[in-house]
This record gives sequence, C-alpha cells and structure tokens, in this order.
Amino acid sequence: MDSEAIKKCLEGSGLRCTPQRYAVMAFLIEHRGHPTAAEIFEGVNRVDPGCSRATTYNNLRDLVEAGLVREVAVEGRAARFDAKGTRHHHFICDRCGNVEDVEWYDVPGPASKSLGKRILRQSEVIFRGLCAKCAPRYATGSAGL
Amino acid sequence: MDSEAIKKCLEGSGLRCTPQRYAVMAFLIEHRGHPTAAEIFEGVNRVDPGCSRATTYNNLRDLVEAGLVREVAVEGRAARFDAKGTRHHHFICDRCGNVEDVEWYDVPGPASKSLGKRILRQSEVIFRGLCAKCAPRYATGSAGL
DNA sequence: TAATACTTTAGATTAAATCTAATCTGAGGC
DNA sequence: GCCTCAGATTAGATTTAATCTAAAGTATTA
Ligand SMILES: [Mn+2]
Ligand SMILES: [Mn+2]
Ligand SMILES: [Zn+2]
Ligand SMILES: [Zn+2]
Repeated sequence: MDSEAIKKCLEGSGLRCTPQRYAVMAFLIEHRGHPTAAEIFEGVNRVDPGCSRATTYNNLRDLVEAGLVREVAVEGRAARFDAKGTRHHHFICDRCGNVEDVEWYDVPGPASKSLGKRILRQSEVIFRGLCAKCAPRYATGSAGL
Repeated sequence: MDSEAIKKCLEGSGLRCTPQRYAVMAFLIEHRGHPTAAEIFEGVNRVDPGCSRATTYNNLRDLVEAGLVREVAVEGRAARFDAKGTRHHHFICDRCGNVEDVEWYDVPGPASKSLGKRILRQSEVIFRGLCAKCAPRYATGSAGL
C-alpha cells in the first residue's frame, strides 16, 4: 500500500492524515505480526523521535474506532494490533502468546433464540494451541530443544 | 454444586483444597456473570477478610492452569473469569464490555493446510455487538435513554 | 518428629494504558 | 494572506491491573 493510499484510507474514515497518525498506520501495514502498542510506539518513535507515547495510544484508539485497525486482547499479555486487510481469523499460541492469521472462512452464527435481544456485529473464531515454533518442544517432550 | 463436589473437583485436578482456593472456586460457581479478578477478590475478601489479593490472583492462575476456570481477555478492560460448566461461546458487548454466554455449538475447524505445523487445542467463537441492555440506546438513536 | 513441599500474606513493584493541561497545527472563513 | 478554533500533540504524572518478594504458615510424607 503506497503512501497516497494510506492517506486516502485515513481521510476516507474521517481522520486527518497527520504525520504521527500516518506513521502508526504505515507501521501496522508494514509489520503484519500483530505488534503491541509498546512495539508500535518504539518503532514509530525511532523514525520520528517526536512522536510521543500518548499520541501513539491516541492514534491507535482512533484507528480502532474508525474500523481500520483491529485490537486483539490476549490473556495475561499486552493487547496486539492488526491493520485490517483481508478478513481472517486468529490463532493464539498458549505458550508464547503470538497471534497469527488463519485464512478466513464463514462462521455459522448462533441460533437467533440464543442471541435474544442482542445486536450481532461480528463473529470471529479464535484458535488456540501451540504455534509452529512452540509445537516441537512439546510434541517430543523437551527433547525438541 | 455442593461443597463436597467442589473439593472433589479441585483435588481431582491435583490442587489442594485450601480455604482460600475453595472460596475463589465457590465464588465463581455462584457468580456466573464473568467477574473480574478485582471483583472476585472483593467478594472473597468480604467473607474471609484474611484472603489476600496475591492469593486470589495465585489461585485464579492455578485454577486456569488446571483447566477448571476460563480466563476471558477483553480489549481495554480487566480480564474476566468463568468457572467452566457446560461448553459455551461468548458474546462481548462493544459498549459496556460485558461478557455473556451463548449456547454452544460445534465450530468447523480451519482447513488443515491453513493450520500448518500448529497444534490445535481449542476453537472458540467470540460474538461481538451490543448486549440486550445496550442495544436499545443505539437502535433508536439516544431516544432509548 | 523432622524434612519437605506447598500456600498464604502484606506490601512493594512492574507493566500497560490513560489522563492532564499546556502547546501546537492546519483547514476553512474572511 | 491572516484569524480562528477544533482537533492533535506533548511530557510527564497518574491510574489500574497484575505480579513479585521474602517471610511465615500449613499440610504431607518419611
Ligand atoms: Mn491478524
Ligand atoms: Mn462464560
Ligand atoms: Zn508459540
Ligand atoms: Zn452492553
């Protein structure tokens, strides 16, 4: 995605394209490994030392609210962020906490009676287990190390 | 679930049935609304003022590791806990963050090719949207208030 | 009983995220 | 071009959630 496209994308969602906001969005598009806010701050701040922590967090909030970025909460760890590209599900590693993309497929919704008066916006599947890096260490005891 | 059953349940998972651990488990069984650790601490501590914060957190961790309790991470809020009874999915409210149970149904797994070398332990569906309490306020603008 | 492993405790500490209030910027009106 | 002001940014303080520490207590086993 080129810089003009990122600008369009921000403005299309009613967000001003400030240098800091652009940098946060560009970082997320370039780093698809679900970085934490702290990692994003560090990455953006290294390039533009004048981008503060508060601004990074503010912009992440704005981007999530605008629907351009997804926030993934992980038990016992910092939240991770994900520029929404193509739809996909997530695999979360029990051991290292890494979040990985899983090819999207349609999820059957709940029975409307079990949904009641709730308004459904989205269904997503979270897969859990061991990532490719962590699996061997367990599958073969600790011999894999 | 009576006190003897809770004791069995703990010991069956290799956990000593201490008064504090029992109290945490009993609280979760009695309060099915997905309380936070702080709420559990407060509830348990009110009955047994000698149960400390660290012990509440330690025991929650032990219970989660033993597979008796589920931890639910919610974006931007404290984690919530859930004594595992019958299998179910979760609905998380965009507005108030409440976690509600949704009747369980089988989820089709991902294509094995998109799973790769990962080891899958569990698939769960997270539904998102507005809970029954929050839905009216939005469905009708703010007139619902 | 003695040894050992497990558990609890109060309070300190860390980590994540948010808040504050002063300052800065730029799009739109003149 | 200048003005204005809503929106954006900043450094640092603060809050909140969770974990750590080290000492003391309690159960299990030898
Ligand atoms: Mn993703
Ligand atoms: Mn539940
Ligand atoms: Zn892993
Ligand atoms: Zn709600």
